[in-house]
Amino acid sequence: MDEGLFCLEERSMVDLEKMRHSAAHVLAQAVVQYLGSTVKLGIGPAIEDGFYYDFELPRSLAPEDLREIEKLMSRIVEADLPFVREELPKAEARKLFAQLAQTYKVELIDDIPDEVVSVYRQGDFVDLCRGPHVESTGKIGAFKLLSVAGAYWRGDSDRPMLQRIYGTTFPTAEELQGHLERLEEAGRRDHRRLGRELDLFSVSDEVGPGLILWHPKGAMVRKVIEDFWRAEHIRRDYDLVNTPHVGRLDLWKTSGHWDWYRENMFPPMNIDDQEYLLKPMNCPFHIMIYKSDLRSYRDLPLRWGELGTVYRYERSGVLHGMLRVRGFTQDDAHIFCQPDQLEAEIVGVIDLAQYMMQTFGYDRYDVELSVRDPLRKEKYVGGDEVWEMAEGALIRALEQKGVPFKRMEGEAKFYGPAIDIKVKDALGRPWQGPTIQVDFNLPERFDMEYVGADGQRHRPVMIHRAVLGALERFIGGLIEHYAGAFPVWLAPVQAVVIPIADRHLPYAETVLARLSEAGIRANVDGRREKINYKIREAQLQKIPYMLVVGDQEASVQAVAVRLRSGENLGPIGVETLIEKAVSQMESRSLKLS
RNA sequence: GCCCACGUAGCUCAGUAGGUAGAGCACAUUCUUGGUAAGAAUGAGGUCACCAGUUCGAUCCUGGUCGUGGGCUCCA
Repeated sequence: MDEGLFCLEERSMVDLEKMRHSAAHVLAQAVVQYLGSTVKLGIGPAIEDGFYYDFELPRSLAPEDLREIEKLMSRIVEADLPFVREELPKAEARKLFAQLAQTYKVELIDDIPDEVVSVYRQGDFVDLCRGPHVESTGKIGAFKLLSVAGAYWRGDSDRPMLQRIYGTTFPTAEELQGHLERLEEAGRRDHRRLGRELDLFSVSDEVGPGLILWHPKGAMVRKVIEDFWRAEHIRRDYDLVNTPHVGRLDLWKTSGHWDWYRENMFPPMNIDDQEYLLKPMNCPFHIMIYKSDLRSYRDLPLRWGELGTVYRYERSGVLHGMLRVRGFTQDDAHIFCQPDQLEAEIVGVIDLAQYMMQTFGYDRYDVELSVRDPLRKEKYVGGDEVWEMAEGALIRALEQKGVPFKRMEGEAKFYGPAIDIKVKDALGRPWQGPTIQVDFNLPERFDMEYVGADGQRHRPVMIHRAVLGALERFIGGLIEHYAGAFPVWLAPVQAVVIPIADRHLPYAETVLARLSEAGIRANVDGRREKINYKIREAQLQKIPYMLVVGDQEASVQAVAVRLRSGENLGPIGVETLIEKAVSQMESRSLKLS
């Protein structure tokens, strides 16, 4: 990239942040004007696409209030009040905000280690703030308030719930408009909306929240992904296993989940005087398979994969379509290996993850390596040597694959270091991608062993890994990534044959028979409707191939092909079309042709 | 779980200052046999989320429950 351009972008990002932060101050001033001096201010930072400000208010806000507050903000912007920075000793600042009865600000001041703090004033409004700000309120561009939401003071659910107003601002009205349009586009891609429109899945009150019903078309997409997943794992020397949905509570006591994960589990059920649990994870079952036999170092590594359905109790407020649910199927696998095999195994998993992400069209991602907090080593199970061995293996594996990564100190779970891949979708939004987690805890708790070349018993290393994560979340994400227009290999219906008149129906059926024989998922739209109507419907269903058949086509064993893109390819021989579609399926092409 | 908003036909939404409701799309029937994004007519379809309360009378007011959405928090 051109360096000058880069600098320019860098600078404008800083400016944008300054402007957004300044807009937050203007919002706060407007809210105080609107609701009076009993308003208590929380914090008001710039965020990725705008800004917010948290308030404790005498009453709750309605959407109409946002319009009034916006008007007041416009007046403040028009008045072009200068932002004036002032530095004062902590004690003095404390007194100032105590006088204003700004208890949250006083709390913030008490937490600032420096002796001098800065405040910014615009007009009669003053706020504790590190800055920087734009010179005056007139420098704030086009803005809009978007929503009101609840937010705990300092994110702590034991502290008061404040009202948060979200807004956004851009240098120009056009850029603001562009952003609002992107939000609309995200809304159009919403998997919940597309899930209904494309008849992929639903959630039923009667069944229960957070439980997904896969309709035939959604189930087909899932089936294709599962087939791909299984085939790819078998190809890479994994073995597949299957384990039940429930198991004895004692198993979860041994694993430790009952102690540290209980709030996320469904309560136990009593069967024949024994407590059973709906499984929140697959690992203990895989471990029991491991322990069903005495293992030799010659058996390792063992790679066992399962599309395992688990149930986790999620608090009602966090459920969201297919993305956050209470029952889901993980593409789980556990690798049991010797310590010196760890690096090679991690390389293999990274390679698999990259291949699968790329196949689904996720070509942008960030990799994070979660390691121990070096200052609090006592929080973690396992000694220094195992952690250093494992961290070293992960780092060497990443380097071997040439993957740039960010080291996240203190982000590791207590039981081992991990690699997390965050993918970006077509709209540049981040999604949780593949995860690779080393575990020193479970092999210990379950007393897992293998017999080494020396005839002695040794502890295996365990790796948990998921590439897709959960099928529900992954497919929900795919729906949004593709905006519902699945590539041919994934499309639940790949082709629809559209006869022009009743007399073309028999020919349409012969075309369908040929397509089905070739493994193409297709149907005939034989309704007594005009083709405009049928095309429109197929188009809305985002079916890749629309095959119109009339007298001309029937006479030469052809179909007139219209692609979902709107491109009309004209008449093509049936066999040629089949070849084309099959080649798209086999190559898992992301581009329709 | 917490804060706020919302819940009317399969879907998207109107509506009633309290007197048991309406549109468009979808669906059914009939007419139309039409060459690349909506042909026409007719019809069927709702315990206005559920449970209490106030009222002569509640879809509308009040309370509760369930669910959904935007957040907080958490995670696959």
